[in-house]
Amino acid sequence: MDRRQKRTRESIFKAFIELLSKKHYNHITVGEIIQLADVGRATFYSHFETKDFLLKELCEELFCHVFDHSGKGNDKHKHIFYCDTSSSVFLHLLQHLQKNDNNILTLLSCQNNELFISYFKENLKELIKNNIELFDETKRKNLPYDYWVNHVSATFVETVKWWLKNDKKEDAETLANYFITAL
Amino acid sequence: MDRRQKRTRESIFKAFIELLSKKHYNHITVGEIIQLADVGRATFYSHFETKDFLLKELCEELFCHVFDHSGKGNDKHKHIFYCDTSSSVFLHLLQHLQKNDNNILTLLSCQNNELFISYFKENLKELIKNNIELFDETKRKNLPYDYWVNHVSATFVETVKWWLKNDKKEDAETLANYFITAL
DNA sequence: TCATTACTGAACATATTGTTCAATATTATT
DNA sequence: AATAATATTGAACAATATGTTCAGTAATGA
Repeated sequence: MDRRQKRTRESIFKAFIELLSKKHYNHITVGEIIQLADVGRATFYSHFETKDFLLKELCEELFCHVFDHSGKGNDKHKHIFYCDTSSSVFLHLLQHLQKNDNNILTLLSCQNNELFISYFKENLKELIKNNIELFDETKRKNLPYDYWVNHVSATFVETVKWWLKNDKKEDAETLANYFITAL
Repeated sequence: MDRRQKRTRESIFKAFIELLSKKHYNHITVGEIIQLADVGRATFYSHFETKDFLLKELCEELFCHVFDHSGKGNDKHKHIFYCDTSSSVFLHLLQHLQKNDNNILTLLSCQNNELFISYFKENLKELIKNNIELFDETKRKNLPYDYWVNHVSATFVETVKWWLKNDKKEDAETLANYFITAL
């Protein structure tokens, strides 16, 4: 990809994230984005069809980095999950969040975070489905598989949301414990 | 309240709900609302400061009716909760939802239902706090009170959302069972 | 060096928002 | 039934935002 394109794209993403952390998505205008990103209006629209598409692409980009779905077992630590299967997957994920890798935490904390939350949850569900054996089967009882997967991912998401709302006082270990206990 | 005011207000709410069931909140314009509601532009703005306020007032109106916070024990069945304390509170709530009382189900099912979900959850939390004794204390283990209340309400909300996404196949009793089992 | 591609900025039509106001219609009150 | 108060109307309005176009300029890669 052309160096210019990459620069522009990243500049727009950066500006967008900064604005999202300050105000609601609905009240952010394209004018504000291009001003902060310092790119021309025509340039913006040559990259993104609308503001909605910008949001969508941002989500895809970021969550793709955190939950890397490609080849497993890569020792370069590309996947949040496979880099250390011996310790708790979720503890590990929480530790990543705590470091605010890729600004995920910023986005999960902002107003109108619904879209990010839903992307987060969808990725989590995949993660859980692929590693269902890690969960205590007795806890599932007779609940339908689909309901159970949803319940586990929702519980994790809610644990993170609760943590964010409470000023992130607890450390990752405590949170992971709450999550496992609640299940 | 003046008959005209009431008529206008209800007409706007009705039109708004109909539009919400068809398209995303962000893409609904005031022009569309007043056209469908058949009221003048100036009239709309004399009732609601902005579209955001319309949404807010709609939420308050509807959830106020479903979770009636006023005087307890009224035999006129004003409160969703107090009308039948002998059977399960949540089963009862689910039965109300199934009847789509006050269009709550329509709103919980529509695109961009986040706001309705969050209102729903807030009201649920109050309900749970006021009736915490109904829940099996042993299940809470050592989880913080706040975390536990959030977990219970989130689990209920997720149960309803899961039900909606799965075309509402299950009956209220089955759902209530899933909810209690998952906790 | 050169052909290609991306960016610019200004202008543009179009659409939406929220306000204003005088004319009209409805209501509650007596 | 008459009246005063109030709600609605519709049209016009400025202000703002959207998304497109295009000719000129700059950066890139080969």
